[in-house]
Amino acid sequence: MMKDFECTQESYTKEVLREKGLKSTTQRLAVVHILHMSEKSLSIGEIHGGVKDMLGNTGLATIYRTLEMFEDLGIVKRLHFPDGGHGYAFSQGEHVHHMVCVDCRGVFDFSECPAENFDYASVEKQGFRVKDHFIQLFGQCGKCVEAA
Amino acid sequence: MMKDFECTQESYTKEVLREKGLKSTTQRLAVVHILHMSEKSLSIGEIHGGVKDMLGNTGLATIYRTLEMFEDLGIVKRLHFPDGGHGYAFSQGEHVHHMVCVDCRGVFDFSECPAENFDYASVEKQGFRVKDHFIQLFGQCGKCVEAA
DNA sequence: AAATTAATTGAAAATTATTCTCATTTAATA
DNA sequence: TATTAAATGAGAATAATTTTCAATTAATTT
Ligand SMILES: [Mn+2]
Ligand SMILES: [Mn+2]
Ligand SMILES: [Zn+2]
Ligand SMILES: [Zn+2]
Repeated sequence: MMKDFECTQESYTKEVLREKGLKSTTQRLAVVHILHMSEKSLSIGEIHGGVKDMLGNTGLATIYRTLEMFEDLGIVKRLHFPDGGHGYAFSQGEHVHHMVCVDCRGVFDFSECPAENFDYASVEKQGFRVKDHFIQLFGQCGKCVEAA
Repeated sequence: MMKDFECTQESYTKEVLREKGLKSTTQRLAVVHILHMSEKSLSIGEIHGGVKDMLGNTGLATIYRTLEMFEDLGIVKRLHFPDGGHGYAFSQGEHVHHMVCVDCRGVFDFSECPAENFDYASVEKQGFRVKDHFIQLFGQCGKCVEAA
């Protein structure tokens, strides 16, 4: 059998898993592949469907377990949509933020941080300490702008 | 019976509802009151509990309906926690962001926008148009910093 | 103040989302 | 190839959210 082409995302994931003593299972690598292939964010159900297409039957619980783990590891990011739904997007373990299209759920990530030179001290009242931030930009992708 | 003191949040809500031809029901005003009183963000269940304490039996569906409506109207903001849970916080219809304590879910809102002078054009690739953004700061509140 | 009426509610069922359990499988290592 | 701890799958169990529809109520009109 021909060895699959291994993209940056796949080898990155394997490396992170190995470092943590976690296994690089086919299911986990399939999740990475599905997300990596997609230009839009995917729901749990869509990821599950994609993995089943690749591997045949796969437990939904495994998808939940994998995504939670990947989020903790910084491999994927969970996005929150105005309609209450959620999507997942690859984030390569770097500090990236996402622009999401509210029409098609397409995603574009970017590494410039919108809060780059924000003075956190100005809002750290009453001893509050800012440790992290979540930023998500909403809008329409090029295609959806035209289609509208 | 003595007329209740009407705070800014309550009269603001009534006004928004009236403008939209929506009714200022006791349930809706109770939700505003509960959120306004709380220094932390509240889950759907907590809000439901609070409203039941004020009014006696209240349908959970009403709480869901109210919060969705309030979010659309900009009266409340839904917050997203790292553990996957959600909380709601009053937002007075203004453009505010929230700092949340990951330990106690306490919230502080602030009107300075961390992305104030971010150059959106720099990330609007391929025709993407940014229309809105969601920013949430994570950290620990003063109490939880001490307690830790 | 009563009548009117469209909006809203409550209750329960229905649906959807998420987690748990545990027997079986599998990736990593020796 | 044998060993073993980690991971999976199946399905049950929970939790979260939405739907339906008859009954109630806030706002408006007599
Ligand atoms: Mn950032
Ligand atoms: Mn969310
Ligand atoms: Zn789009
Ligand atoms: Zn706290």
